[in-house]
Amino acid sequence: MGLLLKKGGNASSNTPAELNDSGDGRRNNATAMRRDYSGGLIVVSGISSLFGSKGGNFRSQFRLLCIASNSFTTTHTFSPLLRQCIDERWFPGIKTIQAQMLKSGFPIQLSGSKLVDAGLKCGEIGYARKVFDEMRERHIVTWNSLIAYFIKHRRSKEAVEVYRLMITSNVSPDEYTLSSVFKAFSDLGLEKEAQRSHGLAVVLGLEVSNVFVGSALVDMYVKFGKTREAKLVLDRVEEKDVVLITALVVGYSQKGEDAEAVKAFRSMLVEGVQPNEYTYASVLISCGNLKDISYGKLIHGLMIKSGFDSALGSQTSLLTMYLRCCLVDDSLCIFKCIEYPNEVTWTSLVSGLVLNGREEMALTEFRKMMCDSVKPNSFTLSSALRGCSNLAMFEEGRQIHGIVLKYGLDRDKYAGSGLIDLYGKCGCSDMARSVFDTLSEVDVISLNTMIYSYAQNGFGHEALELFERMMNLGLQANDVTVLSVLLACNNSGLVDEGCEFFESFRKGKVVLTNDHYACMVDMLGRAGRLDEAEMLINEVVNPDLVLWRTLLSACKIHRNVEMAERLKRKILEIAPGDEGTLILMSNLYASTGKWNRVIEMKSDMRGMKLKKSPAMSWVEVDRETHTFMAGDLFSHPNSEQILETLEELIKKAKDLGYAEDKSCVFQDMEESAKERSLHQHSEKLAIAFAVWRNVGGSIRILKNLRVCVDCHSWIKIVSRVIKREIICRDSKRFHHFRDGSCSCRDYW
DNA sequence: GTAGGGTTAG
Repeated sequence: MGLLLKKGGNASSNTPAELNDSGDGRRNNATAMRRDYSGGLIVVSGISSLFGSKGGNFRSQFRLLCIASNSFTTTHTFSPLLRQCIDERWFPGIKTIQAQMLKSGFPIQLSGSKLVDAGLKCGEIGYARKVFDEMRERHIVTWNSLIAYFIKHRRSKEAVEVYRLMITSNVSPDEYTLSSVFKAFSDLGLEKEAQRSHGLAVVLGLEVSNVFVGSALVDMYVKFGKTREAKLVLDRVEEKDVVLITALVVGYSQKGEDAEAVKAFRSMLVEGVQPNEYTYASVLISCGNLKDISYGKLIHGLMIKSGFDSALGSQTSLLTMYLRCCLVDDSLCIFKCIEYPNEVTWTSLVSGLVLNGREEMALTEFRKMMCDSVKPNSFTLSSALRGCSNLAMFEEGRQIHGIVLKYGLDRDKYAGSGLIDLYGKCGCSDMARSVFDTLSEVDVISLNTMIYSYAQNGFGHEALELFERMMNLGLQANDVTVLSVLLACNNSGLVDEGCEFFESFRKGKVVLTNDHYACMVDMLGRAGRLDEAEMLINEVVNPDLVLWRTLLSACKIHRNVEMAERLKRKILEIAPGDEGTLILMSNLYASTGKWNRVIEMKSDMRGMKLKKSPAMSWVEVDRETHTFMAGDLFSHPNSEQILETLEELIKKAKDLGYAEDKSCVFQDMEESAKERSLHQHSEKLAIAFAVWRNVGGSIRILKNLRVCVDCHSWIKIVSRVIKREIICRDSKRFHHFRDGSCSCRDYW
């Protein structure tokens, strides 16, 4: 095309600067123009023949036309040119035409609609808006196009502004306007204004007659959380289609009304509307939530039959469904069949595996994803982090923290909460706090996570301070907040404060569950206020096993055999042969020296084929997790070194005043055997291993049961012997052992 | 000429 211009010689001085665009015309030539349009064609073909060009692309023709700009005399001349420029998304050409129009004295209104359309299609919103504002009168399509552009680009505020301008300009919205503007209302939470516009849709009869308007309304009410309203709208729409019904299925599914989602899906089949991949994607999630694997499989079948099983979105939902139904193997089968999993698919896999307690596998898959160069998002990272925090994999978690930083997601609330959770569950409240302090947005969830981290680590005052901040920010506490606050009081021995909070929570908006009561029962029980704790349970409408068992374990702590036996009868009525209860009773009898009763309990348990789950501890060394079981002295390849180190540690501890606490042995045996059994507790083995391997920094132990009194006092002294912090996460809370004392202040 | 629905999370 440059050649042609050169041929034109001095004519290039007539060419506006914009024409120096080097973009290629994608299609079209003079012939096509001749066929399509009538106005400019004479001029174009005239010039073509003048230069003897055989076709050539549109842009070169256009340049020639501009050279002969005196031919721009009527709107007919440039109208087809403009259309061509729009088709080609060629913005410089559009601006040239506008300039020519102005030069020829045409008012902009004449082609305003087209120019706005052109600006929007070329993504030149500033230009489009300027032309729009200069127009005295606008066609409804122009209004709609501008609104639609803003919606499409998630600029809801501007969309609503234009819509309001439309109303104040006395232009009546039509089905196109309404079907897009509702999305902006839900996005901005403008419920009142949305209702007014809904009213307008009703008056115009569009709610019933136009399925686009109906779907937009359904979607909007769903996003406002008003599924009931959404359903009412749907019922009124005359001709229901797949999008309309899917919008409702999605709505129910996202609001956790899973049974309703499945019901809406069924109604779709009954009405003979064919579901598509969007529908399947949502209804499968609800099946997963309901753990309704039979209906899930039925839908899987339907998908295969209708060929929608190959779309990535629906495959991801299938994967999620199988994982939520705990069918790990089936889900792995699905995953294997997916050719190009995207980050959502991978995230679904990682989070689902964590959900099923398959953390190791989850992290392996996460690493595979990284090897495949699929970029993780904040969802992926928070799932992987949860895997680490479940197993207290500190080093692994720190590696993922590195990835979080690499992708600049450290200020993101999802990834951030994952990190807070990780550090909290690894006993590093200060690291959790520094992550929390860098978050760009503090919300209820990140606050809850931080409060919970403090709570489980026994930093009650810090937790309560944050709770106060939450209140000052005007954020609404939820059930997790309440639990975290109560736990904070519980783990820090702040019993009076805990009771006060509980009273105020009772009057608050959050519906208290058995978990909240269990926390209070534990708090009162451990403080020895057993009667108060029992009274509290009696206030609960449906007291469950956990509540009674919590009180029973308080009886064990305070060796209240009489109350314990009464509770035991009560519990065994609700749950005959409850394992936890029998173990607690057996331990209580043991600690009070009632060995005959212990033997009775043990034979009861044997009769019911119940076995105590073994005490286990884990410790991570060089990113490898080592498992230790109480009494198992030989499985570990380094048993010899471990026992040697352990012996040394026990000796040094004894020098500093450690003595075995034999009340922790729940078996009737010789005194020396009791001592031996204490020495073989899993946390002692794990610590000895970590000491032998000379772990740098703090030693972190994870334990499946509660730390016993003997181990607790031993670890305290060992922390002084080795001059190292030992952090132990047991089944209930954290213990930070440092220089001879523990963060729990011996209250746990 | 302009319009409506999804899958991963603490």
